[in-house]
Amino acid sequence: METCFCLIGIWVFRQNVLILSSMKNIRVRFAPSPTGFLHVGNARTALFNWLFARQQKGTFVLRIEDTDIERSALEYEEKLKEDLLWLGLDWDEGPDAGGAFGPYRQSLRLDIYKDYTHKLLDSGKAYRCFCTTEDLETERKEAQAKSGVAIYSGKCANISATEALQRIQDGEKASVRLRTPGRGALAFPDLVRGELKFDLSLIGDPIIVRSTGHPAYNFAVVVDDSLMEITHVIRGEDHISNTPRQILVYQALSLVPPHFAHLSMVMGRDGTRLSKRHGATAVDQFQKDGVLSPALFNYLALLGWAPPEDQEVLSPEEMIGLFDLKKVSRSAAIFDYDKLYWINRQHTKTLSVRQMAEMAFPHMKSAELLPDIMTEAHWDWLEKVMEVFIERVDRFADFPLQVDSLFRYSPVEMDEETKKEMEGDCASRVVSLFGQKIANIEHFDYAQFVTITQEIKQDTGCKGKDLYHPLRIALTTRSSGLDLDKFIPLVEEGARLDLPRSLKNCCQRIYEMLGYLQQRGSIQNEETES
RNA sequence: GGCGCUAUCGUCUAGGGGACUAGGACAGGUGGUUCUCAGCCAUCAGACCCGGGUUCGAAUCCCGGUAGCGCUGCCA
Repeated sequence: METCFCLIGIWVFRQNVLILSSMKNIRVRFAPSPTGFLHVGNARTALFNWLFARQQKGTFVLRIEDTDIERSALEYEEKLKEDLLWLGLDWDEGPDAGGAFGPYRQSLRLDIYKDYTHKLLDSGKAYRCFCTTEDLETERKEAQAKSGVAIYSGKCANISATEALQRIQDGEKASVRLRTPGRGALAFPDLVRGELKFDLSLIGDPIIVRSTGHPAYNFAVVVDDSLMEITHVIRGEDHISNTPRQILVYQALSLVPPHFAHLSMVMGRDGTRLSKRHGATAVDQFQKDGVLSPALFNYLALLGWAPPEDQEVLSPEEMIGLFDLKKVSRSAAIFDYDKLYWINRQHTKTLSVRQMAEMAFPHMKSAELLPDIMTEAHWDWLEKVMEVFIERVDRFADFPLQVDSLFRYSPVEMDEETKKEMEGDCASRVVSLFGQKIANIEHFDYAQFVTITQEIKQDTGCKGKDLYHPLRIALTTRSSGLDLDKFIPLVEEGARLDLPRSLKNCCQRIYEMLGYLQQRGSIQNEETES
């Protein structure tokens, strides 16, 4: 009866704490380990945390989990923060933002973990383990072969505290393990998956402090999340199996666990974990490729979450309003570059031409299509280039390749099929007539192109495809490409500009083509004389 | 191997016992935009993993199977 009452007491207490915590400010965190560039999978986790925090008017905490000194590096941390900021994810508390719950870098919290370790050791809820890595390795193999499960035998669980202390004084290395029940079940609610249940007989005593004195992940997160008053832990599905272990730590420390929400993984096209061989995976790579940050944000949010209305192209602000953690999908999502690029094009369309030009400029410059120092005339021309080519690119890094079609002009290099098209009856007449007429014009433009083509139509009787196609090829050396009303002004204006790579104007092009055709014998000599 | 998670068009997803003849978006096909390509518009095609059960009724709930993924570290 007494225990029963006591349990109810605890239950009531816990309920109160829960109610309290739900009324309190929502606090979430993104806790990356600085071991490499920000991966889109992690970025998505950060983004869902951020969306939730912003929507709930809560606090978004950035915590650096650098307890693995072997693999962590400060430069990665800087890069991580840069990438997060670029994506539009700002944090309210963090390593350099400060906050009342710092420090926010685990390597600076070692004393805190030490305190909690001693609490557990003193209360007997944790014990020292003297097994070596090799011992454990063989033990694990044996256990697995025998029963199929590899859990720690508990060999050191019964070493007395005094004996343990003595052995440490004698210079032996020891890790610290949490004493777990070893039987029963543990269940917890997951905000996206419902109740998750685990068999505790399958969970051995986990190491919470390494023999180096550094805390292990499952211990450090609990201490930090608890001290930082994190209310909702939103993280990847790969942490589901860790959660019962962590809850056991909360219980040992008499702390109330936060709410958990486990997000699905991001996969590559072949269903394996998204990696470099699937394409770009680092946030920073998308930035370099000229993907707009709101577009990547938009796409990442759509990966596992669908807005209530049909509209999919959304700004971060719109998403804050619509986001719902409970509507997040439970199944793994494949990263679809095509859809990302489509979304990117939609976002790009909302930019002004000047903004587009500024985005494209670095790519154009490094492809040596534009000078380092731009005059206003250069910018004007670039803006026109943007207007014409923006529909044809997925991202800004694609511009040089597209715009290259303006610069490249070499009749000899035309493919065979195109060359053949120039041998038609209409083709040779149309092009040589065009050559004669353009020679008399000082500043060629599209209006004159229209006049000339009308005249040629009268003179030759060639029309439609027979008229325009040869001219297109004569002007571009290609059988497909921009509308000529866009192509001609671009080329004429570009030809007057001082560019690292010169651009031939229409007249030059026609004469070069005529010369080539003569050489090939497709055209009579006298027709071109004028 | 053990444990866990997941399963709707090729992909992201809507749906949560009857409104489903399963909706949208990307990608794909076809047509239009009277030079082409791109774009745009129109249009077409395309899915409830399999097997049991519960129910008058199952994509939806339950069980089993299968597959994929995750965990199984003194990584996080």
